[in-house]
Amino acid sequence: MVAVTSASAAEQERPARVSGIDKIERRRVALAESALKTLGELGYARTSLREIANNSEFTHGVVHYYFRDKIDLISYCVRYYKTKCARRYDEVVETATSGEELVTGFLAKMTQTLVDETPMHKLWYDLRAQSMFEEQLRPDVEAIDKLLEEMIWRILGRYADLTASMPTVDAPTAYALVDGLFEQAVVGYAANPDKTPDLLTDRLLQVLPKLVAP
Amino acid sequence: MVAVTSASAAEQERPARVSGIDKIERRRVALAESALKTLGELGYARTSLREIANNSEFTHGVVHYYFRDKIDLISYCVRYYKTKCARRYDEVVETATSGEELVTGFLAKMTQTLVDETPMHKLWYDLRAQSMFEEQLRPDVEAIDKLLEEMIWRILGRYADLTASMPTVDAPTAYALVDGLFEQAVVGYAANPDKTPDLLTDRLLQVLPKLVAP
DNA sequence: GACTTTGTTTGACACTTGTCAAGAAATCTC
DNA sequence: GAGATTTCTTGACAAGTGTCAAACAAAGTC
Repeated sequence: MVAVTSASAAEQERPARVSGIDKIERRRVALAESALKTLGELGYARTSLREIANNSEFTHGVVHYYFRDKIDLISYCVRYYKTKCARRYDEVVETATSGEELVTGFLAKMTQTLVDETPMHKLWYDLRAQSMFEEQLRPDVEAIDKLLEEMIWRILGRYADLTASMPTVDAPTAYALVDGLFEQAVVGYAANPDKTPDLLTDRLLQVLPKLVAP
Repeated sequence: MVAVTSASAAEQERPARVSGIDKIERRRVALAESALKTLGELGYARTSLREIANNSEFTHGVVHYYFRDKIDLISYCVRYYKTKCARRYDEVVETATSGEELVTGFLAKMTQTLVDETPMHKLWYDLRAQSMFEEQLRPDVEAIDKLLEEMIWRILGRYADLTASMPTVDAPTAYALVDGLFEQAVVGYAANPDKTPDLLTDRLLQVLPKLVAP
């Protein structure tokens, strides 16, 4: 949690007590989690600070007390979110003892997060699109994109190891391919929640073997 | 142009003269083109009807005269846009006489539209993200996605023909892969306009050969 | 040329938005 | 427990939003 910092935090030149700054951080996290819930449901465009406050246990004044402005809050949310999302497959990568096991575990985790955390993924693709128009979001989005790319690259590297082969595409390419499939699934999930996870699995199974070669 | 219809158009039960309804359609198109320009620059969230009107030769009242409401306008814009975008590679597909020629032409056209029509592509990815939150956009977005999928599938099919091979992935998968790479390029173009086109070309060259096999 | 229809302008409405500030309440310090 | 500090509530603000309607202009109809 402490890894996430805010522009407002920089203004706390005197963190009188450790318990004090810690409490501030706790509030920020609570607000961010509440905000993320609202953002995931409504999307960036339709989410106002008041809406975030209403869906939380705080009033809209508190939001502005802990965050300089809207962008500061959103930015903090994004950074808070990223710390949770990019390590999703680490366990699978570490424990898998065969290529097939890795693929199975990877697909299971991916379809699971598709179903369980749909709002978060919708929000991520929304924010990434917004970052094309709102420069202030770009650094955070780029950082997350990089984390996700590395995540995919770790998986593919391990997959190559286990199958005694080598990746046949570079890291950005591998990420773009997998991400394209996943985004398609996230967008399609709204219209077809039943079939989408299986379709995603099927399509990843078509693609993954092509990304490595002896 | 006539293919694009609007909810407001349905209310015109009496199209007195052909020249009349045609003029209406012309106004709608003019407004849509102006709106698309603004939308491409500002994105969906930050574009208001007044902003659209200000960037056009009309007043904000006219917008509401020709379109029932904001969604009606946006929806019309999206449908108008789609008629232009999905046939971009048709000529290349038809005239290419070898796999290499097809790939070269395809890559040239794709990097060209990436550079020349960046705002339109940014808007498209923005709108697709918005459609996850705004149900009314979903049908139009789905329709365009389907068109684009078919477009990619035509290219891949022709590529397979010319190289005496068969596609090794199905149409939705092929589209998701290529689209993932293209979206990555669109997002990255803002930060790095110089290198992005070449990177996209490079990555597509890594991938395309893997999508067919004898 | 009067009259109806069609198109456009203008201004207003109700509402939401982000931001802020003044003061109440809670907490901490001594 | 008094005083100082932090935290929170409340209400207000200016600006912007989508929507609409009444007045005005243009064009077509007889």
